[in-house]
Amino acid sequence: MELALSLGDTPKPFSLLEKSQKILGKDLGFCVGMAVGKSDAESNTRCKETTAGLLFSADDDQRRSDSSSDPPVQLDLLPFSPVHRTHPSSHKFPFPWLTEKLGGDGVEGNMRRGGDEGHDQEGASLSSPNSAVSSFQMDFCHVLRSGKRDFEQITTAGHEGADRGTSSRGSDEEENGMLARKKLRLSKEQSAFLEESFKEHNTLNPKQKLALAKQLNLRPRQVEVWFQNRRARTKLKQTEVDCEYLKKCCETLTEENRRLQKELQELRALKASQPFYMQLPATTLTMCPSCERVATTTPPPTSHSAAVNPSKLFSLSPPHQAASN
DNA sequence: CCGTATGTCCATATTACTTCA
DNA sequence: GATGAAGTAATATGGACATAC
Repeated sequence: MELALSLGDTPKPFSLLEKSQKILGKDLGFCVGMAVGKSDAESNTRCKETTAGLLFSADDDQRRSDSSSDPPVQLDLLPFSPVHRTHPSSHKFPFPWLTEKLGGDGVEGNMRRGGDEGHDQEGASLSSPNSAVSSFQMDFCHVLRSGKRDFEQITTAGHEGADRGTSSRGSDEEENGMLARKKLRLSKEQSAFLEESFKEHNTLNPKQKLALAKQLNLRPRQVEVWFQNRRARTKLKQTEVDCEYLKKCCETLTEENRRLQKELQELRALKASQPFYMQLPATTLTMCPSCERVATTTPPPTSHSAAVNPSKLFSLSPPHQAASN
């Protein structure tokens, strides 16, 4: 199975970020379209890069375009609700983090960050009743509950070297000296933006990762983890869809098998009940050696059965033509 | 050229936490 | 309010690949 997202074949670094300005000012609703191909793991578009952070290789681009040619079974994963606009500034910036001049306004989510960008977001107002409140208030309460450990998380997290930032393995704890994992909730807008970018590229190269992290005011590691989890979720959902499809196929075939068995029984009963039919020459099954399909053949008819010969109805020559319909 | 060490990214499984019914 | 299920961010692990030596 293959996830054939419409990624486009342009290897430009990250067009979404360029598009982000176009997105601004709209109420966005979108979904992720997905296509089912043939295999899954090996077909994942992998972003080959050097340590310098190159873009997609030609091979990857080829695979991307190939994947999109598979006959798709569409799976809309995200009928996304419009971005809330409760905050005044959100009329201008549905994705408030897109502006560099946050000034504690219109920023929600990831208050635990800060540090490297120098944004003091403690006083941020909330742009979404659900996302913002849950994201910030929840964290703040959590800080109150958990004390210093999480407070350090809020105030010091976010430092990840640009070069080291691409690493997958546990830099945060080492860098921040934290013991417990921290669970944060991305805001709706952040998730929406990540979804949009996932629609364009379901994998990230380091440049894209860093750019996206900067745009969303997240750590590159968070963006990377989000994409990994997103791919896993996509695959899981697609597996469920495939499972359903196979289940239906199985049911159809079972029903077909049942019908054919019944038909066979009826034919046998008919054959047993009609003496005339019994006088007919036996119909034999032959296997076409080339196409390995079964067809019936009949010996030359006898004189008394020449008038009506039902077996002729099933006799075809050459045999492999019989199976063509 | 071959083998080894290192670094990076990915898939996958799992854990920990949040949200909601 | 307690609780379990579902969703998801984060972590751990191992494999594949590229590069340097």
